[in-house]
Parts: sequence; C-alpha cells; structure tokens
Amino acid sequence: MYERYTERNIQDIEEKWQRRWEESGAFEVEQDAAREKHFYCLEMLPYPSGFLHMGHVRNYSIGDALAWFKRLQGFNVLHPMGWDSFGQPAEQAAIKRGVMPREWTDANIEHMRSQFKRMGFSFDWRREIAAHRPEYYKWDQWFFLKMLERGLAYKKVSPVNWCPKEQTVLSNEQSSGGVCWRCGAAVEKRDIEQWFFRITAYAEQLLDDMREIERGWPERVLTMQRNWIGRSEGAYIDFQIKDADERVRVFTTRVDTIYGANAVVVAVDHPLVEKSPLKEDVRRFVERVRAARSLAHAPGEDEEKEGINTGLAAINPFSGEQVPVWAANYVLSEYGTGAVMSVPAHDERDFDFAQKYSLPIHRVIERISHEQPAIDHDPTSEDQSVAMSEPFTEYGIVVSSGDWSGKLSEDALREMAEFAEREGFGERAVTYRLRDWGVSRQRFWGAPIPIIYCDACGVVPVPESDLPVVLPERAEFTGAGRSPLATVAEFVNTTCPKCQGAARRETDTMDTFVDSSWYFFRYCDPRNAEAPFDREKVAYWTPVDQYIGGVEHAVMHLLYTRFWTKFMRDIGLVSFDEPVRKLMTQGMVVAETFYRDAEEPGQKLYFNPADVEVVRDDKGRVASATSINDGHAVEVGSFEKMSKSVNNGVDPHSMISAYGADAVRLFVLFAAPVENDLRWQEAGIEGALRFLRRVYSTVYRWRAEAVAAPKDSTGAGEFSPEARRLRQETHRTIKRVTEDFEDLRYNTAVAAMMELSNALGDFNSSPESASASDHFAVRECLESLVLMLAPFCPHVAEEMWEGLGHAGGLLSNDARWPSFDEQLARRDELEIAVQVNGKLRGRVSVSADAGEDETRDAALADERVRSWIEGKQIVKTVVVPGRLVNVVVR
RNA sequence: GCGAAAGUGGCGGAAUCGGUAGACGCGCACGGCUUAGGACCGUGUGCCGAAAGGCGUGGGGGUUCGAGUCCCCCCUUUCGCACCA
Repeated sequence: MYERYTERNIQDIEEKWQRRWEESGAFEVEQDAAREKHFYCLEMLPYPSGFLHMGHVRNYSIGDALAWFKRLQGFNVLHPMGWDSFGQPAEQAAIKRGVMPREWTDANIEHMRSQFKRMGFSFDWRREIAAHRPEYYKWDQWFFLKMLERGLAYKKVSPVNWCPKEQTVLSNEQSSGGVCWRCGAAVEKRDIEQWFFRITAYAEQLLDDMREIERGWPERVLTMQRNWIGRSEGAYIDFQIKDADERVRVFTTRVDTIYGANAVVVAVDHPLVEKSPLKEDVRRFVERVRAARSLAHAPGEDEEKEGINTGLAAINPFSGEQVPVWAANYVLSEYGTGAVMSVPAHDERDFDFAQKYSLPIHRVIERISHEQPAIDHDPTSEDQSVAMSEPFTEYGIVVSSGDWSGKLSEDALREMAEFAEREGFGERAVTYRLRDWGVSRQRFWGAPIPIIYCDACGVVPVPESDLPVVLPERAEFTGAGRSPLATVAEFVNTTCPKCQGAARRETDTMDTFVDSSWYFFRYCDPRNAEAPFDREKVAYWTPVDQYIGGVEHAVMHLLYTRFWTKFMRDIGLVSFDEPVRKLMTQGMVVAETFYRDAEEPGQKLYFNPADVEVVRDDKGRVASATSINDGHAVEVGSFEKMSKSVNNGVDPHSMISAYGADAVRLFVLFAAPVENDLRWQEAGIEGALRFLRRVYSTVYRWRAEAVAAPKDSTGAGEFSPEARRLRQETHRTIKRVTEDFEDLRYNTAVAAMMELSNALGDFNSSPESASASDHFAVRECLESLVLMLAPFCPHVAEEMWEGLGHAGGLLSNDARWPSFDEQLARRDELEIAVQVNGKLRGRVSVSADAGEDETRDAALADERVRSWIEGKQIVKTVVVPGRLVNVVVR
C-alpha cells in the first residue's frame, strides 16, 4: 500500500488498478443460467466527438457506481459501452478537412476509449460495438427488410429542408430560423420520396404499455411521450356539400358543439379547395399561404390566421343548417382529416378567426349553474348570437341544439357520435398526433438503405444473403447536392436481384436513431454473424434494469426504442413489451460563461474559464473577472451546458491529472442530486480529494491493527461505550447508503460516508493503546467505508482494501457489500426536542426504549423547560416517542 | 397561451406518512503548524441582538398542540408543448 494519497501516488494507484482490472478481465461477464441474480446497467452510448466532456464523466460515473454496487451485492452485471458513430459531424470533418469519415471516426473512438479507460469505468470492453462498422449496421439493414416484409417500412413523398443556394438538404437544426446555417439563404421545402417506419401502427400500444413502466420512469418523460403520441378521442362527421355529390369529413373532439358551427374550414391543401367556384381568388390565397410557409419562422410566433371563403356551402348533418366552406392557414392538413368544423363560441382558434372575418358566433354550451337554469336559445333567431368576449371551452350543458338541448356535454359527446354512426354520416374516432418515422437521410455517413431500384421489377429489397450493403470508403463531400452516395458509381450501379438486369441502389442512408434503437440488445451478443443476437442471451440479460442518460432523449430515442422492442416482440425475437425497466435522466453539467462583446453588435466573444481570473467577494460571489491573456475585464454570464460550446468546457483530462479520476468521480456524484443540473465549480473538487485523503491516511494508520483484529465480534471482548457508538454509526451508515443506492441518491450516500469518516476521526483511541475490541470496531468501520466507497472511487478503494489485508481485490468473493445489523444500528440514547407552545425550548436525553410517560417526565424535568411553564397551566402534552414533546400551556 | 416541476444560508444541497430547519460539502473568519503555501490540523459560521431572546424555508391567508412539508390565492424560475380542432 502506498504510504500517502498524494498527487503523484494517485496517478500510480489508478494506473496500477486499471492494469490489474484489464489483466484479470475483471469486468468481463457471461450469461450464466446458474446465476439468477443478474443486472443490466446501461448508459446511453456516446457520439464519438473525439473528446470527453464533463457531461460524459457525469453520465458514466452514475452508471459505473451502480454497476459496482450491484457487483458487490453479488449480481452478474452487464455493463457495456459502444459508439453511436454514424452522423453528421464525421461528414463535416470530411468536407472541411478532407479526412475520410471512417478514419476520423475511428481515430475519435480510439481517443475517447482511452479517456474512458483513464476514468476507470468498469465496462466489458470485449462487447464494444460501433454503429458504423458493417458487422453492426448489417443488422440495421436486416431489420429494415423485416419491417418491409411486415408492411412497416414504406415509401412516400415528404418535404425536406432545402437550401436553394447550396443545392443541399438541411436538417432541422441546420435550418433553424428558416435560414441556412452556413449561407443564410432562406430555406425552402422540397418534396422528395423517402422511407418511413410505421410507428403509428403502435401508437395505441406505446401509450397503453406505459402502465408497465410507470413506476420506473420519471413522470415527466412519460408525460412528454404521452403528449408526443397525442391521442385524442372524438368523431368524424361528414358535411354534405351543397349542389354537389360530395361530402367533406371533419374531425372533432366536441361534437356536442356542432349546433354552434358557423363554417367548415379546410386546410389549403385539402382536395375540396380545387372545387371552389372562386378559383382565381382561392388559388392566389393558397399560393400566398404556401409562400409564407416555406419561410420557416421562429418557434413561438404564430402565423396570423387567414382564410378565404371558397364559395362552397356545406350542410350541417345535425341541424340541417347551411354553412360556408372556408380555406384557412390555421388548419393542419396532416392532422385528422385536414378539415374542421368551426365553432367560435367554444374554441379559441375558431373564435379568433370568426372575430377577424366577422363571422357569426352561436353559443351552444352553457356553464352548469345552480342559480340560473340554462336558457334555450333559438338557433335561428337573431338575439342568441350574444356577444362573447372570449370562447367558452369547457364542458357544460348543451343549449340551442334541438333535441340535444339540456344534455351534459359528456353525454352529448357519446350520444351524438353514436347517432351520427347510426345515421351514416359519421363515426367515433381516435386520432394521434404521432407521425410515422422518416428514416431516410440524404447523407453519406449512415447505414445504406438496402433497396435496389430496377426499371423492370421496381422496388426490390436486397436479399438477406447479400447483406451488408457496405458503405464505400469515400464519396464526393462537397456539401452540395443530395445524397453523396449518388456520386459513387460503383455503389449506385448494380444488378437487380430478381431479373439480373441493370439496376440502381438507394442512395439515402438511415437515420442514426435506427442504430440506437436496438444497440443494447446487440451488447448481449455483439459478435454474432448469423443473427442480430442470440435469443437466449438476450432473454437472460434484458430488459435493461437501469438506463441512464440525458433528458434530451426523453421523446425520440426512447420512443423509437420502445417501438423497436414491440416490433422485435412481434417477430419473435424477444418476449416482453418494454425494453427498459427503470430510467434515470441525469441533469446537465453546466459552466459559468465568460464573455466580452465582440466587434459585430449582438455577438459575444466567449472565453475558456481556464483563461479567466475570477475575483470573488467575501461571500464567494464573483466580484470581477479578468482575461489572463490581455488583462481586460470580462463579463460573467449565465450557465451553459458544457458540451455546447468549445469555450466553456472544463477539460476532464486536466481534472484527472490534477486530482485523479476517483476524486473527479466522487465530486461529480456528490455535488448535486443526479437529476439536477450541476454547476461546475472547480473549488468543490478539493473537498472530495480532502475526504479521500483523510480516509486513506486513517486506513494506513490502522492497517496493521485492523488486519490483526479478531475475526468476529464475539472474540473481541467487551466493547467500550465509544466503540459501541462507532459500531452504531457504522451500521447506521451502511443502512443509509444501501437505501440511497437503490434510488441513485448518491449525493446523500456520500454525505453519510463523510459523516462516518468524521465519527471515526472523533474515535478517541489510537492503534497503539487500543484494545482488541477497539481494533475490531475500527476494522469494521474501515472495511465498510472502503466497500461503500468502491462504486465511486474504485481505484483508491482497491488500494485501501489491499492495505487492509485482502489479497483478492474487490471483485473477489472475499469482498461483499456490507450488511447492517438493525440492532447495532439502533441508537440507545435519543435526544428529544421539547417544545412549549410549539416553540423549541429545550432538549433532553432519554433512552431509546423510553415510553411516553418516561419521555414526558424527562421533558418536564428539564430546567429550561420549567422556567417556561412556571406559573402557567398545562393544557395538554403531546408526546411523539423518540422525537419530541410539546407542552401546551395557557 | 397550455401542461408539468420547482422556489430552503454567500453557494451546491439535507430534512417531506406534518414533529429539533440548514446534515454533508464548498466558501468565508479566527487560531495552530510551517521558511512559505491555494498543504495540513482545530474552532466558528442562517439573520438581528452584548445577552436574554426574537425572526427565519418566494409573498399572503388557512388547518393544526406543531407546517419547508397539507389546503386556498398570488409571484418568480426552469422544462416540455405550441394553431393537433
């Protein structure tokens, strides 16, 4: 054992144990039917950007701690790592610097893997996977074919963001604000044929199965998914078009308001628009709307509602009333039927629209009121279009609605829909806002879509035996045009698998979310060349017991993964509905930003925190900040996500060099609850290091006596009161820490260990003079502390464990998560708070098994308490055993 | 605008089946040890007050012997959604 935990030794200790783990294959696991206690601990796989940032450190420290905890508890723990290695940055590097995407990606992976190893994360590296390797994306392609077979993959025309200046397809992020991120040109929408996965076929299941994961997933993630799926129950209603053999179908969730409909409003793309007698005006209007739309606008700002009367009339099937048909920009063509009935009295949007075009407003729902009976307005008379200052959107009593008047909204909704169904002009319906998953990307660096186009045979899937369709090494990376693969003749030109004639390959690649939708199943059997994985292996490890990652993936990734699992279930690959039992979304690591106004107005120049000298006042607040480089004052700004810009990052590598991976890990887990954002302040890490140093030197000081101490407490002789107290603290701490671990409450777990370490520091005995029982108590405390520290700081824990005389290391059978003895953890003396009229007036000590009377007597005997109740009448006394006594006096 | 969550010392945060508010750490102050230290050790540290004591968990009300915790109203912040009929 190294004598001290100093800067130099830290590096040696960490290196030593990393080497040992690697040599012994310490974290390598296999499925083993005999080991029923198994645990799959998974963190979201990183994109190999090339450098580790503090967000990674946090994410993987959280997971690693859990993996260690479970291992120490005797679980067979699968803890793998891989790379989400397809995606745009590799292509950008190719365009900017001419380096090939594969080389760039492989180099980044190399570097990041070594950084992960330097952190000492306990991954089974033999299971490493990377999305860009053909052995992996072969199975993306295989799944694509399975989707196709099942009718779940299909092709349709769909718009993409298009920069007219650069002649290139842009992602949503690249076209935010409606302008091209590079050249600033206005982004257009272009229609091209693209592949989709029919996730909507699983909408209902994705919603219903949330019941299975309710307990293990954060409420807000479930809410976000629920909103994203956007189920709504309502009815389709057909309005007959006057003087035409045509009907227009609308979707509504409020059939009960149909007597208040003043118009049918259709989206500008609705087929009915073509039928308008006012062709020219309508055409001009539609064009204007389309032009306005092609300029994407900033999120949050609504387009003003605009519409035009098409001159068509529709007949309300309930009232027989004739209403005009309008076309308007506020009706979405992609949702429902692309047509709605407009009920301004009871819908915000229709109300705005009616106000703008002075359309009549008929109130047909009244608030349920006990004082005033609902008035039955005559829908045909003038006076019932009472002035409303705002729409009434709640449920209430139906009025002015013929036979339906007097019903409650809730009943009318159901009965009116049933009526429409019987009469043949409508039906009950459920709609979703969830859209099918567009998987085509006009990009090079992704898995090729395994499809061949043949002039004779049409769309032909690549036969399974021909997989993988291998991505070529290079293509033309001009950044312009559509799919770079289209420029690679050897790739494009092929023969048709059906007729052997000349044919062309699909040149789009798959969305990278495809890769990440099933990767954790592949970890279970990463080298399988015959199938995506062996079913038995997957059945042993999955579902994932704990998944850890950023909340930014709460919707897309996690929804796709759930969808994929249900699909795999349906083709017989797995036998469960949900892939992830428990989900934890960790907060971001954010840093204070330092900046100065740049030359261009509105622009800011950011500084790396390492280049800024900060002066703080005596309360620790920032008083001033100065650039080290030029001595000029710098502004201090808000906190930004660390991975966001290069200049606000704290380099984990320099942290590790200065403090060691253990201290960095400990601090990052201690500084805040895992789900909170973490403000990075370097000062805090000193505390973590100090704590480790203290524990280390205590272990070093006592190691000989600890090793020599009796093996069990019965042979240790009589325990002094001090030693009993220490044992009590030890067992109490084990209890607290174990419970905290189950809920990933690492911050309080660390705090508890610090308290135990402080208690040990107060133990007034020295190795030389202490008795065998003292030695036993100290060893029990130290061994427990070391074991509990292992998940956070495995290197130094191993070193101390060895120092305490254990040769096999923390992963041998000799090391087990400590258990606690309730009896020993119990305090025998309790401090009771004494209140007089609810105010704290004193504290008394009573024995833990003191009853109510004894506790009350002790409280009333307290001198200070007596001075407060003297001369007053005791009205009553409340005794909460073990906690407090409240004396109520008058 | 709608929905959700949250507001506790100078800071990160403890404590929620209602029961000693501020654990643990950072920072800060004083002292010790040191040639020196941004090392280490000790003590203190919610605010006001010399003390006794008073006040204190965003603000206001309420329930209760007792409220950070429960109820009502308001304010603020963060996140999500944003014409989904």
